[in-house]
Amino acid sequence: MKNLTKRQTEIFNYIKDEIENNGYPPTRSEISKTFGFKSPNAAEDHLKALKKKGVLDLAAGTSRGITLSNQSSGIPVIGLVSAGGPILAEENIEKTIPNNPGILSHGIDFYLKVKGDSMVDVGIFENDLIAINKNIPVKTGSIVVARINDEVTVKTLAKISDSQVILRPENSSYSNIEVNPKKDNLIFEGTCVGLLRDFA
Amino acid sequence: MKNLTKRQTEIFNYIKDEIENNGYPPTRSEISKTFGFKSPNAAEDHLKALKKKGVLDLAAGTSRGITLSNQSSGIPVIGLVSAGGPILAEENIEKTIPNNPGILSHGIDFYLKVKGDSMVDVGIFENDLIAINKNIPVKTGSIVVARINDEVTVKTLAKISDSQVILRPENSSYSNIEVNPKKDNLIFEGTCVGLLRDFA
DNA sequence: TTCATAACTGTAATTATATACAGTATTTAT
DNA sequence: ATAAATACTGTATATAATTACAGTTATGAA
Repeated sequence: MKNLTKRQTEIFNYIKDEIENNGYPPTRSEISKTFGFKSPNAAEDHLKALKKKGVLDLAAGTSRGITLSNQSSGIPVIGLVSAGGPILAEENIEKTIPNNPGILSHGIDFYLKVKGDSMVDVGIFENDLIAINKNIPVKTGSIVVARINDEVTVKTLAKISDSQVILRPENSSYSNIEVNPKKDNLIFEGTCVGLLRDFA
Repeated sequence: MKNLTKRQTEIFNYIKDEIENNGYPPTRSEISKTFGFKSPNAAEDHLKALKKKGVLDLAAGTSRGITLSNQSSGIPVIGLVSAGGPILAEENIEKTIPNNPGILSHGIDFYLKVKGDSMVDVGIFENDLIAINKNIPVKTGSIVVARINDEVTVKTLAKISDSQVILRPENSSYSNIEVNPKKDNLIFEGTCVGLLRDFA
């Protein structure tokens, strides 16, 4: 139940922004004013639709009683990626953790739980969560999440051209990975924009 | 203007918790009900006092229009610690970053910006922000923030007894620091519970 | 074609909420 | 010693806000 219409997405994003910026959710009137509705009931209808689709909850009789549902307020943590489908597919999501705007310079689309020790020399350890942005264009020198023939890996992008991509592990006991994007199926899932480690 | 009374602190923490748990601030009535006030005006008075002391803001005529002020909603980032005074003193606070409940297993009292490379072997690099909890009792094996004769350092606590404390750097080119707490002024400022790195 | 969904206008009523004013008692600074 | 701040009770009211009901128009699916 998550296929929001264009309009519903606009409304939803507005509510999200208001909570983020003001610290509390908007009223029906405020929503209506923002979108030019002449009746608060237009906002009411939208809220009901958004509730029905499961992206938010409404506390009855409560002013500003709008809360974003877990699924929509948190950032997914990707554990092991199953071969095939998209990285953000339901079955890859280990849990979600609250969004924290302002903590990092870039937006975070998901966290990836690090496996292995191939990046220890730049301080990325096993079980660290690396914050990934899907939309920053990858560039040499960046730490990227790449998918090579359905296998997902985190490496430094050392070289990129039409015929050759070099992915460098940051651990002297590993060797560079060289890929020919014309032969192999290479997809960049995103750029690493941050790191989170929990000393439990 | 930050010396809250005991009661004011209770009220303030309740409001903070409500925002965190519900997603929106409480009303005067809800505050009153929680604390057993028989008049919503008791809550109103408290809110005015808290506003006057600068820890929150009130939007006039707005239901649930309570917002925590920057100073009280963020977690301070400590850069260089000036000798002498307390680590959380105003002059040490470089900036504050939004609170992120639920991201780490432990509470965070402040972030410390890491200087030097003495902890690289456990993946703590220069300019990383380490999340510090002041109240967890320090124990061997933990990474701690220690102050030795007014100098602040981050190390692994290797040994602790009445007569000897050993602080171990996690970098083979550094040597252990041995302190006699009876002779030297040794204070543990907190335990490292997490790490945050921003790939700007 | 007909029904459901989407995206609204318009009106109205109940209730939720902020907030002022008038007090009282206690504690804390000056 | 005295004023100011703290921590409330009690009452009252304007207005902020939710939310139901009755419509209209457009669109896409069955």
